[in-house]
Amino acid sequence: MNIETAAAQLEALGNPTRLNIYRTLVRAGGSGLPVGKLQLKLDIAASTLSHHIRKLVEVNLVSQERQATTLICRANYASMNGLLGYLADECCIDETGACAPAASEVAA
Amino acid sequence: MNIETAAAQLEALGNPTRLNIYRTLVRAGGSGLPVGKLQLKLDIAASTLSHHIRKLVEVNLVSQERQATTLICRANYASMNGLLGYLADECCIDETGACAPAASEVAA
DNA sequence: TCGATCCTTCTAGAAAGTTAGAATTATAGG
DNA sequence: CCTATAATTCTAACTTTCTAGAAGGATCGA
Repeated sequence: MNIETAAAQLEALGNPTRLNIYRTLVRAGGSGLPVGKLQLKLDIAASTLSHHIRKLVEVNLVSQERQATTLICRANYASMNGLLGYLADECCIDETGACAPAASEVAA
Repeated sequence: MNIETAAAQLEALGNPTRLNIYRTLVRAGGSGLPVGKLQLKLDIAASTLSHHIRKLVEVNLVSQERQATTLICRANYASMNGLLGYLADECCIDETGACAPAASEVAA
């Protein structure tokens, strides 16, 4: 994980609509959700949703699998863990102990 | 922590320059860094730096303290921890265990 | 092959972000 | 009060993002 990748993933999550998409996918669990179901849940235009999903896919936070005519979207937990690890390691080093849990978690 | 706050903080960090600013402040430790030192380290225009710092201050990821003519900037570890906690709780719930460490960490 | 469903891509306009030079404010020292 | 230092705000140009209607591509059943 380098700083450019981390920034790109943070930027992808740094939009309320996309963060909501991602959170909805996480709550959907391992089976994921088709794009159409996401559209119904979030009530946004199909083209808008498609663009947002593409951004999340581009930074590897979401993966897609085609099943016939529907496209299943799933949250990529490994990528999120990588991002959380980067932030804990690179951006939360605190000798006062305020960030100790996260930092020690990775070191342990 | 609500989704709007989380998105705003993620957006603030989702720019390579700002993420670099934040990381530099983290590495500077509890004593922080004056804006001028940040400018020398990062080699960007003063006005540009000021705008980026303001964004980080607005979302409470960075705090500032005036000492005579210099403004000391410090990373706000508590805010970063709050953000990491939100992501672990709301966006990394994985029954397969891939995200279990982060989720259990907060619950414990 | 035709039609239906599902989703993406095209296109375009409005809105917001990024950058930095110039001017301005804030603070302190002489 | 004047000057110097430190940083912000103003301004403007450029780029990017966001949104969504319209058109197009992919897949499958009949």
